[in-house]
Amino acid sequence: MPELPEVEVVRRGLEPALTGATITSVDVRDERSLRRHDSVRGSFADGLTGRRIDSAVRRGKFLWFPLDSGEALVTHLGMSGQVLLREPGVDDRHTRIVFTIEHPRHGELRVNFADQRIFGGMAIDALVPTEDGYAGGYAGMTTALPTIPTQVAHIARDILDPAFDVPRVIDRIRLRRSVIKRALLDQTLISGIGNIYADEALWAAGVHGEQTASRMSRTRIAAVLDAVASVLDKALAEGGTSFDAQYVNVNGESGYFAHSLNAYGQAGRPCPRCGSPIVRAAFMNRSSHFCPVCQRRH
DNA sequence: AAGAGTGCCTGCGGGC
DNA sequence: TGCCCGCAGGCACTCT
Repeated sequence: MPELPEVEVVRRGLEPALTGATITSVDVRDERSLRRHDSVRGSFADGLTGRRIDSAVRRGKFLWFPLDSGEALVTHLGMSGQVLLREPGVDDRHTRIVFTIEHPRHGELRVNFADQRIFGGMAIDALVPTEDGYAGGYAGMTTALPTIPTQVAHIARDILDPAFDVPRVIDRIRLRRSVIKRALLDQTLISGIGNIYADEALWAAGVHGEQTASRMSRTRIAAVLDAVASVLDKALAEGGTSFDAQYVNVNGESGYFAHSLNAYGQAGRPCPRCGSPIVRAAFMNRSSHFCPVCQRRH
């Protein structure tokens, strides 16, 4: 399940090949991958063909490519989405959309949007000014403009974003009546965190995910956010691949499942800190994994 | 308005 | 062997 580090690795992989490239053809094989595309903006293929891609920007798990038309190609990988950079003619399993692009230096390339479960998708969307006037997201080598696709505008900044406002986010979390893990997964509070990194960060901070957010001290929430940042940083340093078996980078290279995991998916295994068996419990129609000794609810 | 609940999807593995 | 079911879970949407 691609979360922030995996999406950032995809962004970094695509940036050099897509920036400055012109889209020469678009083949939509499965319309379900365009669920986020508003047909009011016209046909997806027509809106992209002939357009030049200016950069590759990410906020949380959303990725977008500003175009010379003033719009942007928005991408979300969902649960199983991949964007694969290929030589012309090369196909991939579960490819839903095929792009041919022409890059001034790299020549003709093929981009396959593959998605087994179709929770992800693509869309053309308008870019609107950001509310705070800061860059819309992270754009690597280029400086992101202070604009954001309309369908990403409600997504909060992620914790690796220089404009992420730590004290304000702590205040907002403490206003929540729900539990801390739910807050971490709420993309309108803090973006980029999914179930894997939520469990890992809570384990690292020694906090029970079902601790009521409003009953936690600012210091404790700050510690959780610190843990989130270091877990994401570590995953990024390892290429975003080590936490997730499903994930592949733009070259189709797979990660190493459970390589660096301390809690997620480790039910029954000893906690690396205290040796107690990690517990798996139902949470929000999914699972939570935690150490019952290191992560106590107060 | 926050928050709870639901549908969208396919592959895989366990149980029988 | 083969079938069924549960599970994986981010996001948009509806309802309260």
